[in-house]
Amino acid sequence: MASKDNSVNIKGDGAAKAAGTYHHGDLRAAVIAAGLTRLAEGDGTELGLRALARDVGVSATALYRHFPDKEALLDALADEGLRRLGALQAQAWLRAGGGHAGFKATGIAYVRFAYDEPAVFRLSFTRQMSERCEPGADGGEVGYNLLRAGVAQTMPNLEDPDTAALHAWALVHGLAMLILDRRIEWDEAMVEEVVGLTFGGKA
Amino acid sequence: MASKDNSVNIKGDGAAKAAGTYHHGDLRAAVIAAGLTRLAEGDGTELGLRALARDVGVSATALYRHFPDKEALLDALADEGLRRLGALQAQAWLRAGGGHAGFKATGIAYVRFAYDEPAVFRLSFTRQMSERCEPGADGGEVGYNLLRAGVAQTMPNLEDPDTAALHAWALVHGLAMLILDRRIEWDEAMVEEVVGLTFGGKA
DNA sequence: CTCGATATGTTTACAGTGACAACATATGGC
DNA sequence: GCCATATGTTGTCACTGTAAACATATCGAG
Repeated sequence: MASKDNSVNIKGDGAAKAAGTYHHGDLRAAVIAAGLTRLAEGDGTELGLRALARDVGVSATALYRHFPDKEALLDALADEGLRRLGALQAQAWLRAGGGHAGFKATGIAYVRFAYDEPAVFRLSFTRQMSERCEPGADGGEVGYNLLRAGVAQTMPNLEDPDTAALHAWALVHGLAMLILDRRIEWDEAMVEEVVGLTFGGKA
Repeated sequence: MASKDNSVNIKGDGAAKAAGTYHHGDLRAAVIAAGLTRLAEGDGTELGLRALARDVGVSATALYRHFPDKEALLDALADEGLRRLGALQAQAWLRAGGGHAGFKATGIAYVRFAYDEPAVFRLSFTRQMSERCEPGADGGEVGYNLLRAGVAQTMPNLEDPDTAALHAWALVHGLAMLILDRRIEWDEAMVEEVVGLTFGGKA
């Protein structure tokens, strides 16, 4: 049919057509990549299975060979989003050299990620976890570990580090969500200031 | 046809069949009430126009006489949700007698509302404001005024009250969202402790 | 190398959705 | 009493997620 070769393939490259091992190479990866791209482009249109499949050059129902249903696909996208967020936070932590500055940097990276990729961020956190996927294999591990490490390193002599960690997380998460939902305007200086109030303003 | 009288009317009472002024009485109000009820019952099923119309005892397309489209209907529901949240916060503020304790109470009420009515809370904040409805006529006014008043009264000599207000709002909002999305467990004592860190723990 | 088993992709079809147009009916002012 | 108008209904359309039946490529065993 040759309909596979001249597929439009506007997006969804990166992990697509990985030589000729299987029909497509590695669908699933390609679908996830295409999904993230589509989310990143921010067209408010809910990504539908048909559109996604067309992006990847495959017919709609093919996706069901790799995901039991749409929810599972979204779960996979959400997980990948969390992984990216964690990576950005780790990068920010390292670039700032750890310590107070590093901890604060991870917080700002959190909010910036939400601002840069609103759809991905919302999707990543809106999927209520568990119920569908049992604990473990969570893409948010990196971020969570960074949070714990940051608290431990920044305020070592604290009676309740859990409370402090939760406080920090809730702060940046709320900031991110409020910006995302247009409750407040994005403003880098403002974010730094607010985050600094909790994440160690003196550093 | 008498199909209107024997409508199931499981939910959606409260403002329904308000005597015989018009066909239904006051649809719109009835629809909003039914929608909130359906959201409150927490059945994860996205509320559809047909189901909502059936709840109220009316045929699906009748809703289009009162809302231009589904989005507008959801906007109305969101607005009503914000109004209720504001009312609960005001009540909490009064019950605690204002001041530090009152301010903290409004914060806790915020999180508790999200926990009690997750669907309504999420809907209320997920609708990105403006774009669709111009500023003004916002159901969140009460809550916002409480926030400003609380900050002003609790920490009067502050260089930047805006930052403090944002800090407080982001904290409770993030806490609410994290609980809603099952990132953290609901725990009244924990909420009080975390909120206390920012809202005046000494009071 | 041939051949079946299996994994992957396609076609067709179906129920459900939001939305529109045309039609029906009650309300209220003149 | 009568008509303009607000409200509610029926029928229909494009679209969506998804399942069943069918087609094809890949790989291991003989």
